[in-house]
Amino acid sequence: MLSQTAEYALRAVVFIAQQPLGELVQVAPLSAALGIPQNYLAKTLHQLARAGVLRSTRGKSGGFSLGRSAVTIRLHDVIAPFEVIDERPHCLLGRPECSAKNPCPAHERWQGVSSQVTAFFRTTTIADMAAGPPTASWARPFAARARADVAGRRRS
Amino acid sequence: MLSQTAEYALRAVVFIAQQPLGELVQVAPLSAALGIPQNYLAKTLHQLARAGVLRSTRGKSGGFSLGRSAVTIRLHDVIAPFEVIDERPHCLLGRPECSAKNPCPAHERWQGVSSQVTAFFRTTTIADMAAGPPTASWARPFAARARADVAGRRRS
DNA sequence: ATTTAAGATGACTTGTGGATGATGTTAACA
DNA sequence: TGTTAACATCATCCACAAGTCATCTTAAAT
Repeated sequence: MLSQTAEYALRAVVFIAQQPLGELVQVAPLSAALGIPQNYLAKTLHQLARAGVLRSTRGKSGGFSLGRSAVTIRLHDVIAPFEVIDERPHCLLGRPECSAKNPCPAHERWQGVSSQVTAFFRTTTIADMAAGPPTASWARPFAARARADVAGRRRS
Repeated sequence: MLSQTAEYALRAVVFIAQQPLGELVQVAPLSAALGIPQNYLAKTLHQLARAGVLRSTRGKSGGFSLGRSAVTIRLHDVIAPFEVIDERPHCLLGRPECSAKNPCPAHERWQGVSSQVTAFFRTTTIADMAAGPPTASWARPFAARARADVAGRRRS
């Protein structure tokens, strides 16, 4: 479903988001913690930094941190630098002219399924993935979940 | 979403299913009609034959035909020879221990989306894809569609 | 039987994602 | 200001999907 690199990116960003705010995460421990080849991970993180998802600090005691608030980073943003995402999912039968007007037999069903996948990556945020132990709240729509999460954090 | 080869396979099988029943389809015209490299397509069709999806006839005036009725060939059957399909979609965060009991934060939502994709490939058949212009019937569940297809065939 | 047209098959090429190792560049700090 | 520990970058390697080419095998047709 996702390329190896994109999955690395996702795991790394979630890990970074779980650290205390403002704390820098270095490649070596991150590589060890997640079991990802160090040099390869370094490149991947660099690409995420260029995409604005992460912020890199060079030099001694450098490292990586989130480039912006976790609630504003969608999974799509993390994945996009590493694979082509076709917003309009292309026809299963490879017909370029396949559209709502001139659909192939499976057009509607496939578009339905396929758009749910892209919607998942567009609406789920790193904050969602970095949250504590999951609850039944995952079944609720996104907006309701965000409100509940804030309330829950206040309570604790 | 699908590998190039799997998409070739899908398009080829649908094309063959659309030919008059029992008619043999040869690689050269098929390759020309679908814009797929001939020798590569030949190998792909051969693999489908070994999988029982197609039946190959060698020698002069040979060719390919469906290996069984189009209603019994699921998209999954056509795709499976060419890519690993993980029935249990693996955790987005790569946690091997991620399950319903010990889920990662996005487990439920991701599993929901992801299982819809696999369900699509498991329940959609070549008969569905080879059908004429689509109707509202695409919204109906699989079992109902299958019964309707049989009835329609009897009628014609 | 021979010819011929079809699929079967194996060797090879090419492009790319994933991965490794070595080296350059930056900035903290003694 | 030199050392050091971090990120940045480059060259290379490997495996595999995709595609090409040539040859073998089969079976219909003459």
